[in-house]
Amino acid sequence: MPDEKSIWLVKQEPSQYSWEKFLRDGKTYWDGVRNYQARNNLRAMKKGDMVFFYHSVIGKEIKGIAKVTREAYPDPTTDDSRWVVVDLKPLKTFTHPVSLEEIKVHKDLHEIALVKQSRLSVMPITKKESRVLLKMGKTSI
DNA sequence: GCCAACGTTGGC
DNA sequence: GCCAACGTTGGC
Repeated sequence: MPDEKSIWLVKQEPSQYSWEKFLRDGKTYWDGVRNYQARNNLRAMKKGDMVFFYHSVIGKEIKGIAKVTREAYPDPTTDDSRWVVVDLKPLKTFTHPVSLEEIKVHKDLHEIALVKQSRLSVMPITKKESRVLLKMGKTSI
């Protein structure tokens, strides 16, 4: 199946690693995930998958979209073999960052994992949700 | 294997 | 700064 692309959302506090820094870096490896469910989602990412980038705590908004450039490999920041990272590169900055507030009131986003599972840092996004988010972000890919 | 205690995340 | 939600740990 060549066209089995999945869509994801990752969360990060901008004080830890911001979208702006990500843009300056041009690429990054997504480290620091220490939760099994999030880790399993990282492992399921395929090269070329789209990844929404959300700023938690400060801003609380989706800043843009990234793309998976390398699939899961062992986290270089730890010796613990349980944890993995993926490589991401920025794809598009949202023309209009989409706030958590906007997401919560949108009728097609009531089931989004971002709201339902607020503590999960890596989560799948449905096709429908991604279409809505891109529209809200006034961005096309 | 259960569950209380504790730690962490993240919205408010 | 508070606290709800949830994950982890450790005693039994």
